[in-house]
Amino acid sequence: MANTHVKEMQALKEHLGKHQLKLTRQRELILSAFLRQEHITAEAMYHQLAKSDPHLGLATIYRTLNLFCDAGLAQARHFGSQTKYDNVSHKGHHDHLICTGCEKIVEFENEEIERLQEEVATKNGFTINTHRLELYGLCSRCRH
Amino acid sequence: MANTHVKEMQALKEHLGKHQLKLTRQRELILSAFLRQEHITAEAMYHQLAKSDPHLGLATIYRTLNLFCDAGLAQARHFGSQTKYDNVSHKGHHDHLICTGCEKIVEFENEEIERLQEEVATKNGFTINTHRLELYGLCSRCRH
DNA sequence: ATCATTTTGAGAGAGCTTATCAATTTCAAT
DNA sequence: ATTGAAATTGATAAGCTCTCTCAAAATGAT
Repeated sequence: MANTHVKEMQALKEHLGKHQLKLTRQRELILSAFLRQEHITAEAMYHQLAKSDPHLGLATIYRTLNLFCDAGLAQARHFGSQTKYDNVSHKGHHDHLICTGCEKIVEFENEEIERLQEEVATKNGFTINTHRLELYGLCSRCRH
Repeated sequence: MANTHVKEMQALKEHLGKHQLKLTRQRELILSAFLRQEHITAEAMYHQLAKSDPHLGLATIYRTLNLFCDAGLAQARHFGSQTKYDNVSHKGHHDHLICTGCEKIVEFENEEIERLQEEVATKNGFTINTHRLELYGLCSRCRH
């Protein structure tokens, strides 16, 4: 953990405090590992963390990642049949370009698109809370 | 079926021909019902079609809707844990505004957004095949 | 240190979708 | 029209991802 993810740790503690939840060894461990990722599945974290803690349960990973979502540190995203958890704490919102050839994921942000989305929403009487934009195609390497 | 969905029927037959697949009573029935929907789940079609054909299997619905996706008549979209199949044949591509209050779905199109998406993709060396844009929020009725 | 409360781990269970396979249907070739 | 190889169907089992259950363990306010 060291002193790298202090801010996120602080945000987590704040959330825990507000909801009568406790800070556990597992939650610290999972947070620390999660913050090193861009987006990851619970299953992937399970295998990854099995090295440092072979007895960490899969259910705990799921519970904890969902907790991070509640705390605003993570954001769940459904990709096909799986859920990926995005690290959203220090990077802010971003959308995805997904290569259907090699599964590579590129993140991007575009203010103009965001603005137009607001416009569409307003025109239809909606107030947007979140959105999701995914572009599927082939990256330069897979296109030939 | 009558003469309403002739074009889609034609498109389906073309796909079947190209892939050594056969036209069955079930496929005709499911296509006809599907084209009357905007977006629907396999489960919902199953119950809806049980009236006209009580022995139609759920697996057949899934298989057939996936077939429609291959044929370009439908498009699958994952909403939480469920998959909804969109009728995309005669309406062209469209995106969605989704009310998290009442589950209402409003379709929209925005050329400018599409254009910007292409721009982002090109900038990253991608060629887009499809995309998906979903805006989540509250509709005017649910907001108060 | 105590103890009420929360959390964990392991496995059972739930929800959605796909695989299996014998019986049936389709359709191209007689 | 009949035949027969190949595809499709229906019923159900199986698979996958995720959540629930609950006894045992850990947390943290006192």
